[in-house]
Amino acid sequence: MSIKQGLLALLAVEPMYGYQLRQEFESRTGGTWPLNIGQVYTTLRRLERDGLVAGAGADDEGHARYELTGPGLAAVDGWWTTPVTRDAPARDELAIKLALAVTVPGVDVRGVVQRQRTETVRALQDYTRLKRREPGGDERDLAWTLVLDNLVFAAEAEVRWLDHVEARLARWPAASAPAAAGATTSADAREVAR
Amino acid sequence: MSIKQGLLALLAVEPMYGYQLRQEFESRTGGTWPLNIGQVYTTLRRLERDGLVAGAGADDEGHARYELTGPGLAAVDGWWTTPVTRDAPARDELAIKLALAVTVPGVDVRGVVQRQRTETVRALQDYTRLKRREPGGDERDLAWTLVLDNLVFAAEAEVRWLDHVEARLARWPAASAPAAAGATTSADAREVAR
DNA sequence: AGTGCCATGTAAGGAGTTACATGATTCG
DNA sequence: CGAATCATGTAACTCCTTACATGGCACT
Repeated sequence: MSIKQGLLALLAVEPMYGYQLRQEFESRTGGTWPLNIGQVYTTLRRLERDGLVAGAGADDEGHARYELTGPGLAAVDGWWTTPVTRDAPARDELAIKLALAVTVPGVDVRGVVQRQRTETVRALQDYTRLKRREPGGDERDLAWTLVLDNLVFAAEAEVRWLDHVEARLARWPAASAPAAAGATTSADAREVAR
Repeated sequence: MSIKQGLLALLAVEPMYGYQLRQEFESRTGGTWPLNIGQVYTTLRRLERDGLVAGAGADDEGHARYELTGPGLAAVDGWWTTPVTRDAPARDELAIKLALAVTVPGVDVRGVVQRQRTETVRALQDYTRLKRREPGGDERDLAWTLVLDNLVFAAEAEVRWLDHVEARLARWPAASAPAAAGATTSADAREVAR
């Protein structure tokens, strides 16, 4: 979904060809989300089929450019004016994992939380290390900085949540039992479940 | 990916049939991520093909149950002991959208940020309203509370980031110009880009 | 001459969605 | 009797990924 909208937004600047679209997308997002070139072409074809985009002949070097149609332009404007809605929250593997870990008997939830915390803190350190690279002054550097900040904010929130989960588990009455049984594997879990 | 792992984790408790797997998954995650029943069956078939799961005959009511195989059990244990890695960050539509908004000329970035902030705060209020429903004392309620907390933490981080973006834009030299031109549509953007 | 980037694709498959078909059972 | 839920699927489609094929062009 976001790719489709992203390509449309780029085509609103000027007509472009497939390879160029990938370059522009990656450049403007700091290479954070590498974009598969095959997908660019298939997405363009779908957009063309749906009437949001049309072939605009070849440029000087013979590249097959695409341009926005009227409806395509309207779609871009609609994207800018409509907020991203989280009504059906994206499936977050970590949240699902912990919800299941808590409800499946015999899982070492504390261990899961602690290992995850270590990993997330490590990712956070990578991000802050990247942020030390002092940016230049153009829009692309601003965009890349903002994307990085977004990742930092999200990772910080994840760490805070993990700490919150751990505090919550500490106050949980049933949580004291499983460690005594040494049940850390699913094989043990099935025993415990009986 | 998370669905596959989720089904395996549930089957580690005891053998189940398709419909039951969906019920258990949704119950344990508080219905936050509705699970399509068709996908359950196709996923089960893939898991069976890959040797992680095997048919376990019918139960008393004739339901076709599945059980974990040895490799399937190992996969579940591996899931619990390996943290979720964010090395290739998930494509976040909002982050992509703002990165492009900043680099595409003529977009009313401030407006995008403000409308998004309003929407995210609204979602946050929905969550806190849901949290008032005092939970019971079993693991399912704990899990559902934790999932909800996760959404709250993520939404709060999003709001903080949006404020951060706005502050950043205020200090941005080139940001003062576009409002004067009244360029809020992509049609205008293409004019400005020339 | 070979390596690497530019450029345009196709193929195969995983993951997920919506929609439909079919039959049993249960509840008002 | 009709509607809802239980239960097992299939079909069609989007989105996305990895991998492969093909050809030009530039650089060493």
